[in-house]
Amino acid sequence: MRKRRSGGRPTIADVAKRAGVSSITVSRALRDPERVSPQLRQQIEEAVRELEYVPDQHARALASARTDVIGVIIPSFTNNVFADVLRGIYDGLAQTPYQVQLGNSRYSPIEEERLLATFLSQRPAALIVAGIDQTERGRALLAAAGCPVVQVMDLGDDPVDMMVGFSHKASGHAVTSHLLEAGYRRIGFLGARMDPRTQRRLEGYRAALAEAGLYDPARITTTPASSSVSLGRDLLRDLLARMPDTDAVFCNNDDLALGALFECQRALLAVPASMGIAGFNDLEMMAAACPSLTSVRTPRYEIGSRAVQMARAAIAGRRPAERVVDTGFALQIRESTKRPETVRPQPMGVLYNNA
Amino acid sequence: MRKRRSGGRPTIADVAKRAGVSSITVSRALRDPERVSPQLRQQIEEAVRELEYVPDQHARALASARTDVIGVIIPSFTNNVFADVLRGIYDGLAQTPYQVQLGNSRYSPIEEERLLATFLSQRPAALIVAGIDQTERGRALLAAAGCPVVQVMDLGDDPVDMMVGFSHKASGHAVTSHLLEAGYRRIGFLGARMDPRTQRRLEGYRAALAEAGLYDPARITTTPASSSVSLGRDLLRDLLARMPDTDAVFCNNDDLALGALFECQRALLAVPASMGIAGFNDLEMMAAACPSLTSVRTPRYEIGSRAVQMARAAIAGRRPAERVVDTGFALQIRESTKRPETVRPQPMGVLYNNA
DNA sequence: TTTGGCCATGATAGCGCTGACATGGCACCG
DNA sequence: CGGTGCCATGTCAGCGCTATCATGGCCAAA
Repeated sequence: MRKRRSGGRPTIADVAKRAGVSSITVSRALRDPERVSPQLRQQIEEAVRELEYVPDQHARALASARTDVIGVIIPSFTNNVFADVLRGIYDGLAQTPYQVQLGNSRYSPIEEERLLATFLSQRPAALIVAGIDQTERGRALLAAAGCPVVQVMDLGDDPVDMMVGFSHKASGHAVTSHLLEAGYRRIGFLGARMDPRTQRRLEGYRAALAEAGLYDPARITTTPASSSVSLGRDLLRDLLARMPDTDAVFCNNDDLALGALFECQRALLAVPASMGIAGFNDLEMMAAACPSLTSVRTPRYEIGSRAVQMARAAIAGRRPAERVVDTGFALQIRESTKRPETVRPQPMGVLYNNA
Repeated sequence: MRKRRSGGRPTIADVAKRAGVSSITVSRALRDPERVSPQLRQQIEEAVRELEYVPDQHARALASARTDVIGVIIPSFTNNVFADVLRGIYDGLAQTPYQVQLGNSRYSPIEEERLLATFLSQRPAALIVAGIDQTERGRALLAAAGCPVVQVMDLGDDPVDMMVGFSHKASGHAVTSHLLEAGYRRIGFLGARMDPRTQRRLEGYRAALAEAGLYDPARITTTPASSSVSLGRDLLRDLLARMPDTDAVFCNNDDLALGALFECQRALLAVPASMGIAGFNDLEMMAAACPSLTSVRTPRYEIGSRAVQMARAAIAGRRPAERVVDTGFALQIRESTKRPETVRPQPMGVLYNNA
């Protein structure tokens, strides 16, 4: 006979024998205690404790065709933005039987598609994916996933299933409008990697400036390279070399904004007097910088935990009424965009929704 | 009869029928192609492609008592340090059948122990854990894991199995020595969270100053709160309030160092002339800051990929001869510790090993 | 009392895959 | 030409769990 595979670990049958019941009763007592009489339940719990029984996930998955795995696909590990979303997800899943299977698409839709296929082959209980810009086949895979799907960090009117995020275009518009109100007129854009969400922020920037009649494409400085503080310095230097009269920049994320600040310090360019700087995401460092840096606070942790909440509700058969949740964003106005001549009382956290 | 669980997905039996062989042959062709004749192999591959067959992980795991899951436990998602390790791990695992199961211990040994137990119940192929400071029971679990275990990011002489990292004490000693050589004499220490690795860096700091006869415990400023840029500002402010003559600080990580720099800017304290600043980890921003910030470059990505390499070798039965790998670290000397009177030609990247 | 229905529990049969062993064909040997 | 050993392939029996249906006891309604 084949030796036991579990390496000596007790199986449900061992628990059953010890508790003097059949194994199916143990199974029920563990998954659906209501269906077992209190007395047996107690005996079983005792046996479980004594034997230190831990159910075998794989056997369970095979027998029931269900798993407790929630697949999560994000485009980057290094980007703190997603670290916060992840924290929200893991915290939302603590003390539950669910486990996270994490994939990194590296901002590549092809890679994302591959991950999707891999993950789906494991019949996850739910799937959380960053962004709404899947490939056609990726979307098809998601649509046929047979499990709840939550797209996060962006907003669109065509969710595969559910969606939690905010409008990047609206947020780009809001920051740019703020710079205009602060009195800046020759506002540049610094962008790295230029993934779809960045593109939409750029669109918002463009729209706001166009409305004001101040749009000049020459002030847009982008690179496909991935974002970093040094890159922020390089991009600002480039921009100023080409358009020396630029008086403010909207940086598509906080790393770039920090780099821009350092470049200004090096070039002895006064911030905010001669150069306004606004970032995106409002990482913790923005408030600590000197001068403190204006940014757009994005509710990353909340998006993660909200996504988990929606996914769990859907798994339980209670699909939320609102399939698309707009978390909004908040403009955090700080020193880096307070032009001396325009300093005036302003609420420090202006809340926007997808108006 | 029970309906097929796989939701219509083809099983190995379907592939076998289509290829005109038995299912065990399909199984072999997929896992161990050498053992199947080229002709059958080709037929099988064709059938797999036509049916879009994807093996069921759970069935495989149940039948073979093995999985392709590598468990990874890190103490933080938000800390970029571990993001880099993770990238190394994921990159090392790309194009392999292995999957990562990721856990966040939140710097809590208790939580780590819990995660360990959970992970082990899934019989992972290998385990990669950050640090060497497991609880007693955690160590026991690891020792009895029955799979390769790699402890990363630290060094010790008592590996559970394998180990890749560097000496935190030696690196703390190296930075402090550098500050002394640069001419600083009243050197403070800023530390947050004070996890065991931080403690060892502090030990290195203490030893270096004690050797120089300049150790003063009053210059150590720590907090159990977790690290952030703002905290760096606060800690430096505290230190200067208590010990205004402090002329340099070794910050236990780069966030704190950046915060310290901002605080100096705010207080109009010249860096490096009146205050030297050194950080730890050498995140990308350190080189971009103004002035650029001295730090200790830690080979985080390499540690991740090396750990994966060792784990895979061990899984394959080729346990590396060197169970403990010291990756070393590199002092990155930059503007923030170049005191005007002591500026002299120095190699820009001094390599240290666990001397 | 009978009957029907419900509830708690059990017996059975797989889920999709792989380990162990069996089989049959073929090359090579004396 | 029988024997030997090896190789490719197959048969069979589970891995540990749960879906499904069966069973038997109990209570309420008739």
